[in-house]
Order: sequence, then C-alpha cells, then structure tokens
Amino acid sequence: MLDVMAGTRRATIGRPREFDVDEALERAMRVFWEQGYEGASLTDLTAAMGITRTSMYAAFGNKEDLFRRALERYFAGPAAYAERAPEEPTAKQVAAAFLHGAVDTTTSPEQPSGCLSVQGALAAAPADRAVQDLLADVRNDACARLEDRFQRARDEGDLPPTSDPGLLARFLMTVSGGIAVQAASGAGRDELHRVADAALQNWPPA
Amino acid sequence: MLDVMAGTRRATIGRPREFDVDEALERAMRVFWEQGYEGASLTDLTAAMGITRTSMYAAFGNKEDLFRRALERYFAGPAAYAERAPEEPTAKQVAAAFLHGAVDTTTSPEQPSGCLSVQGALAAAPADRAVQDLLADVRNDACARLEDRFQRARDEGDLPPTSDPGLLARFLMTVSGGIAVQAASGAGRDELHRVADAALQNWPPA
DNA sequence: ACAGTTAAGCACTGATCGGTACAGAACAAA
DNA sequence: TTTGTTCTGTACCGATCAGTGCTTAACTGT
Repeated sequence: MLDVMAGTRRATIGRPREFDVDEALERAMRVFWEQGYEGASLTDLTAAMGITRTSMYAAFGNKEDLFRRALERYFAGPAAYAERAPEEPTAKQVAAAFLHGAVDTTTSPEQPSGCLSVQGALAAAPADRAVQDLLADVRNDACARLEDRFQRARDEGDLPPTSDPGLLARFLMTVSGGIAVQAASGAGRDELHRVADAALQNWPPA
Repeated sequence: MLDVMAGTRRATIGRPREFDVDEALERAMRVFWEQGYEGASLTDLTAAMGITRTSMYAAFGNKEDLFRRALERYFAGPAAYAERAPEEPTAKQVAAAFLHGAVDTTTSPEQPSGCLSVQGALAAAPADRAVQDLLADVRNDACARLEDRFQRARDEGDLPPTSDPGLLARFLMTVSGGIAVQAASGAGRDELHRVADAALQNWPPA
C-alpha cells in the first residue's frame, strides 16, 4: 500500500486536541530554561503547559523528546542569534553579533536568565547521556559554523592570514558560555555588554 | 559550667571511626564535581566514599553540609588558583594566573572535567536555593577579590587610570566560567590555554 | 566486669521521580 | 446509531530520592 499522504496533515479523525501544541511547547521550553533538563520534573512541565501527563506523552513522546523539541524552538526563537550571526558581512560584525546576541538572550527581562543549552549541559547525571550528547552536538555545530565563517573571512582578506579561524571560533564560544554563566548568576545586561565589548577589543583587524 | 575545653579535640571515647574523614571528603568532592549537586545521589556519594549512609550523616550532617565541606576542600585544593592568583606581582600576571589556572584545573587528566562550582550552580532546581546562594556567594567573593586587586594595581600605576577594575574582574570571571563550560564539554587543555592567551592579548599595559 | 559513649550496618520511611493502564469523552466515517 | 480513532483525566506503577530508627559492635573510664 503506497502511503501517498505521508508528510501531509491527515484529516482530523478522533477527538480533537484541546490545547495548542505550540503554546505548550513554548511553556515547556521556559521551564527547561529555568530549571535545566533534570531539574524540570514532569509535574513542573505539565503544570506550566496546562495539560496532564497523559496528554504530554501522547503529544510529544517522553521527557527527552519534549526537551529536543524545546531545544529546537529555543534555537529557532530566543537563541536564533547563534545561527544568524555568521550572516553578518564582516568577521568582526559576526563576532559582535554573536556575543551581544548572547548577552541579550541570556539577560532578557522577559525570559529566564542564562542559556538553555548551557544550563541543560552542566546538570550532568550519567543517566541522561543522550541529552548531554545532544547538547554537545549543538554546541559543536555552532562552533563549526563560526569556524567556517572565519575561514571564509580569512580567504577573502577580511581576517589577516595569520589569524586562526578555529581559535577565534572557540574563543567566542568560550566567552558566550561564560556570559551564560554570568547571566544565570544574576549579572546585569549592561555590565555583560561591556564585557562583550572588552572581549571584542583585540579582534584582528581586516 | 565553664567549657574550658571548647575547641580542643576531646579524648577519643566511644567506638573509633573506621574511615578517614579526609579521604571520604576527597572522594565526595570528586562525585559532586563529576555529577553536580543534584546529580550526585547519596547512593553515589556513599559508594564512592566507602561508607554507609548512616556513617555519612553522623560524620557530615546531611547532603548540603557535605557539599559545603566538599566545596571548601575544592577551593583549598584543586581550585586554589582562584585565591592565589591575586597574589601575583602584577595585574597582568594575576589575570594570566587566574585564566591558565582555570584551564589547568578544569582540564586535569587526573580529575573530573569542568568546575565544581559552575557545575553545581547551573543545575538549578528551586528546591536547592541554599546551595545556589552558597555558590553565588563564592563566585561573587572571587570577583570582588579580583576587583580589589585591580583597584590596587590602578592606584599603584600597574594599570592605566582609565581602566575599569570592576570590568576587568567581571571579564576574567566570564572567561573562566566559559573555560569551565568548554572543559565540561570536552575541550582540550592546549586549546583552552590558547583561548586564555587570546583573552589576555588586549590586557591594558602597565 | 560493667556502664557510658560513639560508630557501623540493616532495613525502613514518606516523598517524588518518569512513565503508563484504563475508562470515559469527543470527534469522523459508515 | 454504530464503529473506529484519538484525546483527556484519574489513579496507579516500580524505582529512586534524602533521611532515620534501631540493633550491634568497638572503644574509654571506673
């Protein structure tokens, strides 16, 4: 039997869902963001989502799957700066967009402090290795994107030939991770913007 | 009744302890270091310490007290660089000792990767607020010590009058926190030393 | 020998963890 | 109305959490 409808939204048969999946996912994302993967219990999550455990399992699979979806939403929304920064026209602008974007996202007054992927990564019980590996992949991808971008910048003369694209990328990842830690510890937005500026002060000239 | 013996070691009456408190504390510290405060269960801890739950409670109080003791041991031992760095003769040497010390401690092949106080801080269930506050105090103390040191350096002409001691201190805390995140994610020691050098490259001249 | 004191070890507590069985409710197709 | 399908809510599962009661063991002082 050919499944010609694969990928299309099937006509609604059965009882219709009574909650908004997107809205529920948004709220779950915030709980994970505030409490980390392990710190967020299903009771916390479903209470914030406004649905029962059963509905959550039916809609998202399990806690790990829910976290995956929440993480996707995080990088598509609040943390989109990480993927957009490499599109800036110059290497220095890429770096500035990356760091200042990190500050804005981790210190937004309307959102939890800190970074979902950093919070999640450091709550490290060996049991949740799958989640840790997922987060490690996300971070490595971001680092690789920056490195590729700086490699291109060097090829184009936007960075000096002596510069090290991998080191520059790792440096930005390190500072942005530190910004997330500081933000989670309560550091202020203005202060962290100044820290970001300080980190960018010795950026290689074009 | 005057307790003239207060503070002195009472003669050993009763059954003698069969384990070395220091050794047990060292092993507990490593478990907290690897797994964070919440991630380290009493089963994990006591198994590593080689004692029963009962003995742990009798000797240390409870899990939170044990963590406090482990944290003290951490900053007296593996993370002593944080308190020793301000003793360096120049501001730049202070900064270098702080960052490279962070790299050495968080990437030691003989010890867990990352930083105990960062790992513990970001596993944030609201229930353990006492532990989070404790770790926030520790971090703020370290930042204040650096700031005082750089203030003195500026007064002594070791830093230019235009430099901002608070910003320099916060910058170092941010980078060292980022180093801890990178180390926990598996970044290599040599690579992080290069990142530390990059962060120190634009340090204000004397 | 005996009382007093402290530690060790087993078995247990109530609470909470992630996850689920089951029954009823709400829809589409027949 | 009946049947099939999907969602909702309750009430529960075994496992694990931090923490303890109680007995027994090992020591000191008398």
